[in-house]
Amino acid sequence: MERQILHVDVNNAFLSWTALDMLKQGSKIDIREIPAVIGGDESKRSGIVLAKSMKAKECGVRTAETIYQARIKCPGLKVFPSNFKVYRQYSNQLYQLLLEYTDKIERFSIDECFLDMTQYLMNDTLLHKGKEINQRVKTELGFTVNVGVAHNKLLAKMASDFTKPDKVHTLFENEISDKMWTLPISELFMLGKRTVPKLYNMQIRTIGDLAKTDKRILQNKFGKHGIMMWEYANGIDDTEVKYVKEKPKGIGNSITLPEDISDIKKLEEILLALTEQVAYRLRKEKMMARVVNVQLRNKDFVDASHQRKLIQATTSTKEIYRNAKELLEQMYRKGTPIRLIGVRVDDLTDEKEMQISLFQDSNEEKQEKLDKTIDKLKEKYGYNLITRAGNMEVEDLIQFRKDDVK
DNA sequence: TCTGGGGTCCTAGGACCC
DNA sequence: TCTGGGGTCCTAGGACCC
Repeated sequence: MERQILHVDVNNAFLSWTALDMLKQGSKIDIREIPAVIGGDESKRSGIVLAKSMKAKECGVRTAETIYQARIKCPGLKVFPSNFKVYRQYSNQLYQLLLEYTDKIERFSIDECFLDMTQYLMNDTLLHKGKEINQRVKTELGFTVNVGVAHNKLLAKMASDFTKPDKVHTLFENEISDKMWTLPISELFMLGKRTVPKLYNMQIRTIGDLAKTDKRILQNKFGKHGIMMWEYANGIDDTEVKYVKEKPKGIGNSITLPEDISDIKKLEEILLALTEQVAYRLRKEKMMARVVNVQLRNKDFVDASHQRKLIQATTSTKEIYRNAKELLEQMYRKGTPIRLIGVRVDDLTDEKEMQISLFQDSNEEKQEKLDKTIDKLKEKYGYNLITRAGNMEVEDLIQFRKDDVK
């Protein structure tokens, strides 16, 4: 049966939501009306654009470019910090409103949802529901969304991306050639900056060019990705709206350091603080990890990572850190200036499926109890009060997600 | 010039086994 | 001297998304 799908995408989400929050706090200006961006902190070397106002967009400011570049394009640009606690609240408000239409909602990111609306069988009805959502979000929540209306997720997502803001677009199969094939390939979902130049070299410029290219040629050159891009260009996508929340497959925490660090002892301290955060989130998800991974980025922006599979899955901060520390020592070349360091755990399994190992001695059990006790204290008294790093300098450095702590 | 942080999925090569 | 092929697991790195 033909499915009926909506994609709801918040326009300039972080900027709109910060604007609303500022107005709520009594601000006299609406930053949606001026050239403004939400960006990182340049003094901490994380100065990139996360979201932009329409006025900033008109200057040519683009998401993910440096604030430095944005200022050159747009003199007088105002820069505001992000606030994920606020964003989560607005995201939840949107989700609650959408739940009035269907419970088959996939939260694709903090500002995007797919809705399976297959109960509304007529295209006209589906379009009407899309328009209603667009209007209601604006009047009831105070920000605008684009809504894409189609018969699968890919086409709905492409549709919501057409013209912005505050628009509802359809992209039904009979509209693909007019509305999608005329667009440059860079507009196609999952075609990024590495693939686009390769397609250009093959004289493939528009999504239509790609759709009409022999699938086997693409498969030979790009493998699975080639099949996928051909299918997307032809509007083919049979993936389901994943409305049941999926467990994470990995959990990571990384930081760009305010200054390059070449002292391994210092790197280890930071690694411990990062690991505590990762292990805490792992336990909160009630999961165990079997793979520990350490990532480094040097001053020249060259990334390297080392990982290790553990004999047995763990939730223990101490165990994860012991492995992370060894991985760091194994990969770090003395004297190399490090710009970014990160730790992540992968190959996660549910805690309840944990097997009681014959080798699990009472020492490990004690460690687990200690971790859980510390987690509870953190939740009660705040994250920063208790960490094993015990080093205020390092704690200042790292952005703990205090808002995750209830 | 200065380039975040959180993810997912895929590929390729080496080790190892049958 | 010349030396299979297929499968799985592990690791490092890359591409892409928001």
